[in-house]
Amino acid sequence: MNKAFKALADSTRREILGLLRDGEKTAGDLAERFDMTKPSMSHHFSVLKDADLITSRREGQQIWYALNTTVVQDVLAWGMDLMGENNPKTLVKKSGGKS
Amino acid sequence: MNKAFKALADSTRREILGLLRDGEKTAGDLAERFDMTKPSMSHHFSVLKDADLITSRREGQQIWYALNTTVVQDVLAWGMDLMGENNPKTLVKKSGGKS
DNA sequence: TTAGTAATTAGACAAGTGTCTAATTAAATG
DNA sequence: CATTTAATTAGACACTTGTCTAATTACTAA
Repeated sequence: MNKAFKALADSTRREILGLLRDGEKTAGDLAERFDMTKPSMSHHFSVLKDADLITSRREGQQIWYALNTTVVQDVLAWGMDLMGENNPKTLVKKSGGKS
Repeated sequence: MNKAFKALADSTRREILGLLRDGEKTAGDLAERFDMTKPSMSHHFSVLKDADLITSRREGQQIWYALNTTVVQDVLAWGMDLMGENNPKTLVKKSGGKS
């Protein structure tokens, strides 16, 4: 989880995840969308992968990256918990219950 | 949003938010829960405040900090979007709809 | 005013991070 | 094999970050 939060702290990496939202892409596909060298992009991929936010598979000369939503879900769960029951300011209402 | 993600990247700060989950606390209350000097804690408060993740108010000699959930909601919205419609792997199912 | 308490601000410093260029690995192709 | 293409790894470097001690501000109370 800590690695995930650290990985998400960089806007380039969040953008990469956004691009992977609608399907896997190659390292080259992703790299050409940013004003940054390929090695820099490669570094971001490795940070995302180490945080388990993406998966990768090689196909010939290319490497395909895909979003791994399981860790994103953990982050969301953490955020939901933060806004949960005990805090009166939360938007999440408990269902019914008398009085 | 970027400031929020950066703020959330540190585990001490996430813990602080967790403590504020069930109500506001003074700087001192919070500080004594961590093995860290008060100035260091003060620094974390300022980062959280700058990211709008907490609010503060002075009452006499003490400063009370409280969780501000609005930015947490933005983060959650971002995460939800990442797992949204276009990604076949998402857990979020669209309701009904023919075929 | 002086003393005491709560908290922050200032400044220093080691460790971590994001970026680059150069070199390297891995695979396809002549 | 030698070349080309896709991508990573290695190493350097400036900038940022988390922590500390020392000093300062803000408030309370005698």
